[in-house]
Amino acid sequence: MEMYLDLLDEPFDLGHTLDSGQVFRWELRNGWWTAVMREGVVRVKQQGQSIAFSSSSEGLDAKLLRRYFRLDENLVRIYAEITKDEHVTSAIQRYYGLRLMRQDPWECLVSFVIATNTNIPRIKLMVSNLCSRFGRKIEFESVEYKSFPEPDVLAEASLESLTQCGLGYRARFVKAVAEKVSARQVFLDELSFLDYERAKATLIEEVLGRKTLLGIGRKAADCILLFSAGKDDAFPIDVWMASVLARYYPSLFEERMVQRLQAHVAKKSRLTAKDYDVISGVMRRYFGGHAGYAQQYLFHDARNPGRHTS
DNA sequence: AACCAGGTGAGGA
DNA sequence: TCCTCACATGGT
Repeated sequence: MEMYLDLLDEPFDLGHTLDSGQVFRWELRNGWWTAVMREGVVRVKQQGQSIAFSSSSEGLDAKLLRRYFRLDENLVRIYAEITKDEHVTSAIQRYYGLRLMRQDPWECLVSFVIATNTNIPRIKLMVSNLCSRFGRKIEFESVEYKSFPEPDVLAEASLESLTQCGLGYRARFVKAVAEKVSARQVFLDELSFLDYERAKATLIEEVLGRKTLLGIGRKAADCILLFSAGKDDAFPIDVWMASVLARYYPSLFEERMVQRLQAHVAKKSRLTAKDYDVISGVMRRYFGGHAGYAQQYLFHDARNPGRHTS
């Protein structure tokens, strides 16, 4: 049965949102964006200011999708807050309606553990392999889909079987975080209730003197907080961002830090943990409480060359 | 054939 | 705290 989401004049661009590198499981099939959510399958299509969708289960309803795409938040107001310069302004114009989402934290966590030192197509491939091998079968409109595997399933998977999903050296990190989460040593659903600093500390810093999650550094933690925990003030720094900052925002940094950014982009050296904190901190203060939105627009813009009109 | 890709952990100065 | 290196793999 086909149903609709009413956007009520809220800006939303489904395609840009799902294709901006924040989520890795959506596929465009016959004009419909399709994915597995919470043990069900949903397909979505945008028709102007309304969103048509249908799903395999009752629970996958409009309310859930509105929350997932964060449609009840005032994007125009967020635009007004982050419009600090011509660079974000042009990116917003180009990708108008791109939204940050509220993904499942577990899936997001695993995705960004996997996302180290690789590219987006292969992240999608590895996540897909993981689901094919360890997910539960779901049939929808005569097509078989797979759910994202639960923490305990990946915790009990052999290192060899994880490696066979093409994870490479990431296999042991995936297993490690799965063990922590399935053993309830980390509570991902609680991240939303903590402020940015505490949530980030929970993911990567020392808690009671010992490391919580192997395979989660600063960048991965920022992505997880931004894409699944609603921490809009997170500002992840990857090589793309370093490139953008060195090129368009050098005036925000000391000369030494600009050199560090350039060296990082040129692969001559890595950012230290302290560099990362300084750089991310500067950008968080510059853009404010929704800095993560600015980051996502700048990131998406940097990854899509040739679309510049000016 | 090198080189790159939404980085991170380990080891040593 | 900083620097260097290894890390698996698929695509150019």
